[in-house]
Amino acid sequence: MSQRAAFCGIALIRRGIAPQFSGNFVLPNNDPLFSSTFHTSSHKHGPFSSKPRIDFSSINDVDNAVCLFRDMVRLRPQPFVFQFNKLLTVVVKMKHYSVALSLFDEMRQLGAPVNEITMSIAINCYCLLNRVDFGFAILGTFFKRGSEPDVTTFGTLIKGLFLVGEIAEAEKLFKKLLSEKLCEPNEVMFLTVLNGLSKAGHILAARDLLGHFENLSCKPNVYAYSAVIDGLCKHNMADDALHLLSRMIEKGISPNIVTYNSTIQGLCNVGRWKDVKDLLNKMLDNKISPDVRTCNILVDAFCKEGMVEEAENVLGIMMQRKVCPNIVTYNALIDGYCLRGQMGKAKRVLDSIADRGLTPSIISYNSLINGYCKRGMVDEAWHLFLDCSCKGLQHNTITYSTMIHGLFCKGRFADGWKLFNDMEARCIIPDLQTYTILLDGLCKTQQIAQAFSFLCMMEDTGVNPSVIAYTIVIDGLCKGGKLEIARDLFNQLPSKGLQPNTHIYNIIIGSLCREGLIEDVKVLLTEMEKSGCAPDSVTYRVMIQGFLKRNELYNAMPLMEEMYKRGFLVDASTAYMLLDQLQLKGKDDVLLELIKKVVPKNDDLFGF
DNA sequence: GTAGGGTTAG
Repeated sequence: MSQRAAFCGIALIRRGIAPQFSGNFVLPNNDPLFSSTFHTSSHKHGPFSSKPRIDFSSINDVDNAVCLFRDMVRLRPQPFVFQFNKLLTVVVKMKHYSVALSLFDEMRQLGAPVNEITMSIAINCYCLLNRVDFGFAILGTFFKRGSEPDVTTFGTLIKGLFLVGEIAEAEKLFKKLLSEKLCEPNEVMFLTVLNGLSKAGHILAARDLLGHFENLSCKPNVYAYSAVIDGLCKHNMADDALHLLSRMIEKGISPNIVTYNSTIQGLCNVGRWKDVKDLLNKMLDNKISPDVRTCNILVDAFCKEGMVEEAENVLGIMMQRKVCPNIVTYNALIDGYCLRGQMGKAKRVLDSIADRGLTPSIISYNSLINGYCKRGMVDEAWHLFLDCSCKGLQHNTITYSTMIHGLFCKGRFADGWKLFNDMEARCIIPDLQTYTILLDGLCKTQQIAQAFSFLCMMEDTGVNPSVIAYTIVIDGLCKGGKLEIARDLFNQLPSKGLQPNTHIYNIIIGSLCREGLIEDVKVLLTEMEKSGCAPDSVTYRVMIQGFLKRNELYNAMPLMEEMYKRGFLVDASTAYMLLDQLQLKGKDDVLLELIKKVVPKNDDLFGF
């Protein structure tokens, strides 16, 4: 403990000698560290109460709080329980949850006063540390003491369940509270549940609950509507979000900047620019000014669509309206220029960030590194990668994944693996995307055995391989002529809880065609239709190409007829293969007629 | 008297 902290601990506590009459009066004391108001604490402690007054507002760090606590537990008579609670709250507000919990433990051991609120604070700390289970253990002590948890305590536990992803349990507890009338739910509890459901993607449940909430005496507020609108927007249900926005206005709840920002984001996600414009105007009519987040949503959306000029216009408007761009604005702009391959402009944005009094973040670097890698400019990307460390920025999982992917795309597999080793040495945890990139690297270099052990390792480390990860390995197996192993792996997908998609079917089907296993192809096509992923133009393309490689034109021809019926056209490489066949066969009107049907009309392929 | 609540980046 520092000397300064020890001093503060003592200075923050002053014994109050209360006058015999009640009421507050001000002492001529200007020391900001302790309270200048006294009041009679309690009749229980006699007319000359010696209970200390403690000023919590001047605690500025956690050390400070801990030494104040040490002083408090030693004081006799003991401070009131609410004073301990206030101190714990200060520690919680500083986000030192574990510290708050050890103080709570100490209180119990030393016999300091503890009440329901102290226990609720402890429950909240456990919840915020993702240990709702320990929170429930404290709930047990509520009942042992014969006290009843209230709406705040239950609300905290519900939040804790949502935080660890136990959505069903959270909902169950909430419903139990309602049905068994264990507490009267209030605005905060509704908001906790609405937020939890929305964030977990249970958006319809959230919307239903909001509807129910509207019929109660405690009505939903702007936060409640905003939470559900945000959830709807994140699930591309922009119309439902707009509908809810009108409904909240009808009910007299004014949307705030957050409500508008969420809705604008939702509309941008689905490219409804006209609605975005209308909503921005509505927002201005309601005297709500766009903030930096509103502008960033627009800059980001325009950049993602490749409409960088529009993004630049937004930046101009920001300047006019004195909305100061932040690092997120510039990061979006870097992404926008990268997407259009304007690498010089992107680099100049990065270089200008510091001149604007901002600090580039690792995300700024990630964006530009990604841009360079996508353009195959791996050396430039590598230069930036090294530059991060010079600028005091820590590479994260994305930086490494992006760079490894860039190196692999250039065939620099050894360099990529070296970087992965470096990543592991620096304890930067690979995520699903990192593993997917590595799997791709292994398959592209035909290291199938290693790819399999990678899949197992992923499962062991709790990073469950996605359909994409399996697709990569199955594709690698097919290309390596190991069709049987590929089919085995493919057949295992449902048992791993994964639904095969059209892409993965296409890989297997293409491989089957190249092997001439037409009966198996037929089975798989039926299975595909049944499972709801319809064959697409690629399915036909891989089949036609597979049969043509075997010179089985007779198998390819009915497929062209089927393609035509379904309104699919072939791509250029398939078209060239078909034209080759035509040349080989000489004049064949039936074949020519078929080819004309499936080759794009305006394509420059017919040189005859 | 003291406890729980909403938006942005690959």
